[in-house]
Amino acid sequence: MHSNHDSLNKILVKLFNDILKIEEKYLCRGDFSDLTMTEFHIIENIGLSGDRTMSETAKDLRVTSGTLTIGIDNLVKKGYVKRQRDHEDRRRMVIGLTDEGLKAFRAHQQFHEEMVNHTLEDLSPEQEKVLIKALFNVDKYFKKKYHA
Amino acid sequence: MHSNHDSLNKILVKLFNDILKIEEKYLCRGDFSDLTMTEFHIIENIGLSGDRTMSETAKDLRVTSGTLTIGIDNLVKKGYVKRQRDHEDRRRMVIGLTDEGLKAFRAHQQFHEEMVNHTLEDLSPEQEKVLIKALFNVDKYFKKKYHA
DNA sequence: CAAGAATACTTTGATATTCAAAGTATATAG
DNA sequence: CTATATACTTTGAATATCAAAGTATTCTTG
Repeated sequence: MHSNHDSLNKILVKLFNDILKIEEKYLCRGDFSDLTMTEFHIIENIGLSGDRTMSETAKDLRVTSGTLTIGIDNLVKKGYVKRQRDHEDRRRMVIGLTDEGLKAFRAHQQFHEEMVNHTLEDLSPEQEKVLIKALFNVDKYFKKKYHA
Repeated sequence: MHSNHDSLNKILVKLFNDILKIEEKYLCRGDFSDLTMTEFHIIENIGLSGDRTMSETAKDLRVTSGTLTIGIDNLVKKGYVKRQRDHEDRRRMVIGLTDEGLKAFRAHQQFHEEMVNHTLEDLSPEQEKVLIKALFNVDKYFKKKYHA
């Protein structure tokens, strides 16, 4: 019982401490050495959802809109994101990826795909489902308990 | 095939983006409102391993030793960590938790335990093993590929 | 044993990230 | 048409982080 819980706890702590840093080392170099991990996450979030407003994106990323404004400022300067006023509601800004932004998005996706492939490499389809269910459990739990 | 991979990718991205922030909101208040998440992670790392040197801890946390010096400075000031020179090798510092530090450590552990309990709540022991194996796969993969 | 090299840690200066709160512009409700 | 709400930006302050230079101690080697 408890040894399973302990193992899981330890591995989760380790993964959560490590993955972001490894991801950063790997992604923020070469073609994308001008990007920080924070910026990659903004790019990823925009890319997943097509054109979005600032506030939707900020909420999704769990940062204040002031923080996102700064992030988007930088990404626009660096040429990864375009920002335009919404014609329907001129208070809103619509943000989306440039071609360069899309390239960065794909590089990030590829990193994740590779990670996922190796995670699943010696699991049966049945076992894959177990894994996904467990991870959804975590997510569900957080949503419920911390209003998230 | 691919739908499993996609689901896993999406849920991983979401979890990794969210958990640290939720953890911060939850832990860094009440008795521990003077602690930041970075400081909680230092405390956790020291607690897991008993007394340690600065460089071991820095390596484990994947920060430079300069960064850790600053973190430990703050934790000593706040009364969560004690730092003493090693008598065998006077270049080394030995760091450990104070009583207050242990309390913070336990609060952090409890947060993780609760998370793990809910993650495993409707899995059989067999399925728990699958989950742990998969997560070890991720860890192994990173260790191998990125020298980690 | 006496340099010189290596190790362990700290300090310094610079940059990035973030927030809360105040500010600006636009839209909506009464 | 005013008052209020919404969407975003700006500002000022705090934290986190690194690389590189600095200090103290130990190890190595001729």
